[in-house]
Amino acid sequence: MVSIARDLLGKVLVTRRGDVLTSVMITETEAYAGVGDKASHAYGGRRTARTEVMYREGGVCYVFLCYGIHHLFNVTTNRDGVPHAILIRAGEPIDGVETMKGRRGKTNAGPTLTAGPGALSMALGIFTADTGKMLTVGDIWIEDRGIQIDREQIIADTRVGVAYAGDDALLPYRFSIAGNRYVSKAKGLTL
DNA sequence: CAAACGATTTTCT
DNA sequence: GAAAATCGTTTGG
Repeated sequence: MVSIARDLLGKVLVTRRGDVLTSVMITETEAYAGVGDKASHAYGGRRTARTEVMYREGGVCYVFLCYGIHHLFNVTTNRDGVPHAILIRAGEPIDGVETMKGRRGKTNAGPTLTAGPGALSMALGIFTADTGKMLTVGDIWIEDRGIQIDREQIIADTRVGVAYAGDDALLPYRFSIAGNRYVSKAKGLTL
């Protein structure tokens, strides 16, 4: 369900690594809606060792490596056997900001810390080893801290970096919070 | 078994 | 603004 991507805005994504908690409020998401979505790894019902996780029930982490460098964090959102997932693209730092700066090799905070899927995963300490973990029992989870996002504050836009998907690249499956600085621009983010 | 590519970010010109 | 970095997964021989 694409609507879940919208619901995730304003929720809090938390990771625990040892004693250290880090968390961000989700500010940007993208939906990858199953076998009919050319941008999805599961397009056409493809099932490989990597995408197998997408076919699992909702609430499972799907983390994969992109460009050999970046870990992208997704959550499955459907029933067992239906490969829907939502990519968490960006978040606003809440807890463990110092830790996140350290992981990112930065000394100053700023939007580049967690704005962007690869950057977000690195800041939270998420790696491909976390793929397949349940959000309900692991050291990665999503909380509802009662943050309300007005419908008018939600921007629906086309997804990023999926031009190869043809017509499906035009679908408004990307959701972000209007006016939030911690939203990826996905092109030339330099500070 | 070998080759190409990507749901990105950073760095250099 | 353009190009490099970098490796697991996927596809072709």
